[in-house]
Amino acid sequence: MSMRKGEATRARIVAETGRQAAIRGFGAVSLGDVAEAVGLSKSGLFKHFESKEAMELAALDQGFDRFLAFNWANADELPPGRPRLEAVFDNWLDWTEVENAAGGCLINQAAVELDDQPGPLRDLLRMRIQRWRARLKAEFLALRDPPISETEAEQAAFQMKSFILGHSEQRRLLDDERARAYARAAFKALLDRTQA
Amino acid sequence: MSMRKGEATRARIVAETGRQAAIRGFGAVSLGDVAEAVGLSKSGLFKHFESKEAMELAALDQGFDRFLAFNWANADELPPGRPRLEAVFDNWLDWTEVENAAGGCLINQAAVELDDQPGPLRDLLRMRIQRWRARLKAEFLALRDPPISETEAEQAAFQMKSFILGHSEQRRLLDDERARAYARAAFKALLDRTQA
DNA sequence: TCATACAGTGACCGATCGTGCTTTTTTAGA
DNA sequence: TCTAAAAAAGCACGATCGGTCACTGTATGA
Repeated sequence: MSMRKGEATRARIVAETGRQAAIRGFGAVSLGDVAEAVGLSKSGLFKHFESKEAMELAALDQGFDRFLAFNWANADELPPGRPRLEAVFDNWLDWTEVENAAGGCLINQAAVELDDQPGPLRDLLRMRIQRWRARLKAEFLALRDPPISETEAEQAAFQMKSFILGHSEQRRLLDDERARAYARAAFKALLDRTQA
Repeated sequence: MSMRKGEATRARIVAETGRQAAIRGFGAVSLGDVAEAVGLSKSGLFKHFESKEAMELAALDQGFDRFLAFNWANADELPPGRPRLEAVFDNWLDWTEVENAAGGCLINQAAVELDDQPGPLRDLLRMRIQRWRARLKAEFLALRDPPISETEAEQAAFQMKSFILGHSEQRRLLDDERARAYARAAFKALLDRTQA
């Protein structure tokens, strides 16, 4: 049997869990609310996940998949280095402003909430963020030939991520529409300085 | 009567609430846990706060007071502009790394958690962050004579805050000890560019 | 078509949630 | 020291928490 129905339901549960976690935080997601939102009974959820934690784990994992797909979407077709970095940065800003209009970026929410809560959720998050960071670092290394140093590339990736975080707060909490302009200006200056 | 005992207990409750909110998030703080941690019964808490929300409000407010006292501590004695900004930035990094070793910065946690949850908590947070931001902006304006433009100052304050956020993630979630070096280097470059 | 594996329900568990109400213990001013 | 007020405990409430279990309908592969 290829359990088509079950997989579809499971996907809806995962998506809804991610949605709620992005808004209220993982620690404040309740099985009852998720069940009601997807039109199931609480006990129905347990046919798809053995525990709440397994459900959250799937939500975070799938959230990261969506994040990568969204941000890297057109990047492969672009030449490495600056064009790719600019595309990814813009996608990343969109990801905060549009795609996640309700709740903000699940990953950022998780990063702040879980940074001091050991467990599988935190482990998964760290691993995936580190992989993503390595990808950015590699892209910065492609900025110059001969390439810049490892440290310089990490420094640049650090700043890139910082501007994304700053943009998120400026846009979502402070409701400042200039957030995007600030972030883009800061990133452009970073690229100019790094590429030289 | 000057209710000395009551005030002391209230202060302990507020501090403990802030501590737990920084770790688990405001939405996941429970009265039972707070009560047990300060050595009271649940109902004892209600002699000091009319509701859980009032308690959280007090915790956030006091958390911000502590944040300001810590970060601005020695800044008043320093000349305006660069010396002050550098002191504040270093204090801010310390605030993340040392003072809040367990739980991280309460304000940052609140900023990410509450950015899409309307209510008095979010209102308080926004107001206080905006005031703090205005203070930073004024300090950047003092960097040059004649001063830089309003927009440039806001842009600089945005980047300063961004590096703080980046440092927090790099240090607390990714456990990278180079976080401080990255943040300081980025901030120094920002000051050099802005001051010129 | 038919058996069966799977999706989903509803009742229920013990624990804990936030919050009242009443009573007891502490505290501090006179 | 005595007393009035403040501080805290005790208890109970309805709701909800994550989770189990026995059961039923249904979709699917043979």
